[in-house]
Amino acid sequence: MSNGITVTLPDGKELVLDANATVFDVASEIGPGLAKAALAGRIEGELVDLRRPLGADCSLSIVTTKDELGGSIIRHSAEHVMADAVKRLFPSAQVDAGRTDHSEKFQYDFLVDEPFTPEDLERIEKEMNNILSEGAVFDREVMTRDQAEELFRGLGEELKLSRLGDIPADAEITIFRHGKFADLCRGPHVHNTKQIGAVKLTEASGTYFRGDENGPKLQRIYGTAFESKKALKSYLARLEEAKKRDHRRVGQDLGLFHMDPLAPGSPFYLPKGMTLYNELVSFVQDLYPKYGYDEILTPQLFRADLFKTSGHYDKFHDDMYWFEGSDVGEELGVKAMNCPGHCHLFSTGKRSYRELPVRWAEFSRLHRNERSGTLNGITRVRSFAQDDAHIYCEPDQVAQEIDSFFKMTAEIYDKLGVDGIEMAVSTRPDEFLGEPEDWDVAEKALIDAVERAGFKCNIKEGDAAFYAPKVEADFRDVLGRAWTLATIQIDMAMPGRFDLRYVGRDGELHQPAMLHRAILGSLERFIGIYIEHTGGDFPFWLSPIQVVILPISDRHQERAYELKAALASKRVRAEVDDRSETLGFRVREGQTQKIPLTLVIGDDEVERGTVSPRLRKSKQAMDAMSAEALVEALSISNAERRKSPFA
RNA sequence: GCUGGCGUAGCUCAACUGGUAGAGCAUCGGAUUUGUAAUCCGAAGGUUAAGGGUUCGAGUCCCCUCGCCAGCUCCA
Repeated sequence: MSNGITVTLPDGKELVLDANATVFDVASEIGPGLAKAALAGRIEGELVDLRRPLGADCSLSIVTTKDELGGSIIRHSAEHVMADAVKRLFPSAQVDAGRTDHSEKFQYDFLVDEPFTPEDLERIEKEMNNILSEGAVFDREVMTRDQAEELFRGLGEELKLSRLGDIPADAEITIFRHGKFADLCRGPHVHNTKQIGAVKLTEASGTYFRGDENGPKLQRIYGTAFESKKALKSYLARLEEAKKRDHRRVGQDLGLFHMDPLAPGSPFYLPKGMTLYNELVSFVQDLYPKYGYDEILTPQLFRADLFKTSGHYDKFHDDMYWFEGSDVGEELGVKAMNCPGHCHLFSTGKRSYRELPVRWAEFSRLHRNERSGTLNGITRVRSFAQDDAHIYCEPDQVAQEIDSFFKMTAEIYDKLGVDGIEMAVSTRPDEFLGEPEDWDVAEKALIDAVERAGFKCNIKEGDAAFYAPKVEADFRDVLGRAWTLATIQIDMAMPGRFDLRYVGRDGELHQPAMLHRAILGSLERFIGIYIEHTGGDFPFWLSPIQVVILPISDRHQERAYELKAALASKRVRAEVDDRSETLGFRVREGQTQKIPLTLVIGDDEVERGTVSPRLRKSKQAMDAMSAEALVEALSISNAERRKSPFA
């Protein structure tokens, strides 16, 4: 007996429909426009495809092409279409799995005899467009494991059979089909391939089955798709825009740093880049007293014994640079991290609970032998420095130390205008040191601290290092890649390995808790990401050159250099551009070099002792002000690290 | 490290199927002395990443090394 069911819509409205009504029926009921735009539905929050019967009373929202989620569904469906196209053109290809995150792109891995060439991609894209115009309907099918096995065995899809084995015994097995193509998939998918408005294949690369270097080599194809050609076009335009902000390009255009084949992965900082670097370091240094840090400096080279004690000699050996010292048999390692040296230093004195927490910060340059393929501009390098510090404290002081760390992080990111940070807590991996209970406590402490600090908190299951749960600040760049900036880790191993002790209030020896932490992370990486974040339009206080002074003609040069000297005496970084070029040319140069302030000096300014500053990106000069007032204002902006030259 | 792509002047890029390596910007010299996004004239600049091979002839085809880029893996 089929009675009507009641569907509650997001706006609170209720619809009564036939019991076997589907999501699509609801959309149609609401209006033909919605029915056309509808891609999927959410029943009680669960994402389902359009043809799913509702079954019972429920709350329902319709996902359309306009939703962010709608885009993901379109790309997911385009992914299947790509696999279909590949199978049509390369019948012997075996299909592995697609992508889980479709927020930007889609991908599939294939087992094929030959890698795909750019021409292959063009053919595949063309075939995809053929499939789209065929307008096939996506069907969802629930199968038993046996049926699914039979299906993929019949198709010769060995990889799929292996993937099928990953699905837990009690989970429902669903297959999505369109036309002749079928794949193991949770869905949901668009109703009809015609709802995929535009597709583009972006690149191909090699990969491994299950990411295992010893396993079969697969070929991966990446692409993206949108509801319309227009949306695809604006996405591609955005990528073009992002390319213009690429830190490698901006770094070169603004004369910040130089990368050279003679030192792969190791930046040469040019004077302007060095200014940026130094300003960032001073910024962090200036906060150290407030947060109770002391800065130290430890050696660059250590005898191997140090790293044997820390465990890096075994665990990190290939990532470090080793060589023989001048003494026979003396093996030296170039330091790749500060923690072993800090731990050793801590162990050299008798420590009292009274001096804890000890917070030691160090900006030393570190060297890691990164694998060549991982290098990337200055965001992934072999030579770098971190705003690194290690905290040794009593175990019951850990929580407040973490809170203080987040406060400092928030203060720094706020000043730099870095937003959109997501924190991720990594939990213990399969193999770990210490007791599970201790890990649980530590992980919980981190999660609580992240939430108290007001950051969004994600969990990365099993992603921690073997010795420590950690929190990472993930920053997404313009291309959607995630980069780790800040990190804090509770070390469960090093205090023991170095046999660290302090005398407690009770007169007994105790082992201190140890934290590793960095806020900017690697300065190299931070600078790279920050360049892309700002497009090179740095805040006033960070700009390598803050003011460019342009004398109109030779007779104004003297005044220009006077001004420069006056600014320099207040630590404002100014340059005079008195080249024999037109004023327009030099103004343009100041703009393209992203200099915050341009001062043109002509007869009026010389006579009256004034300046008429022109702000970066502004079409015209501001009202005239006295030179003294300018120097004073800029000096204050620097002292307060202001974003703009004038408050 | 792996898979794929790429490497021409300081930078951005040309050079048809193998047939004398070019341009713009930057640089240097000269002229111009400018009022808020590109003044004019001239000069110089390259063993086409390095090495080897095929060919009458290689920037172009082949091999190898190095580097860069995208992705994988790893990671700050």
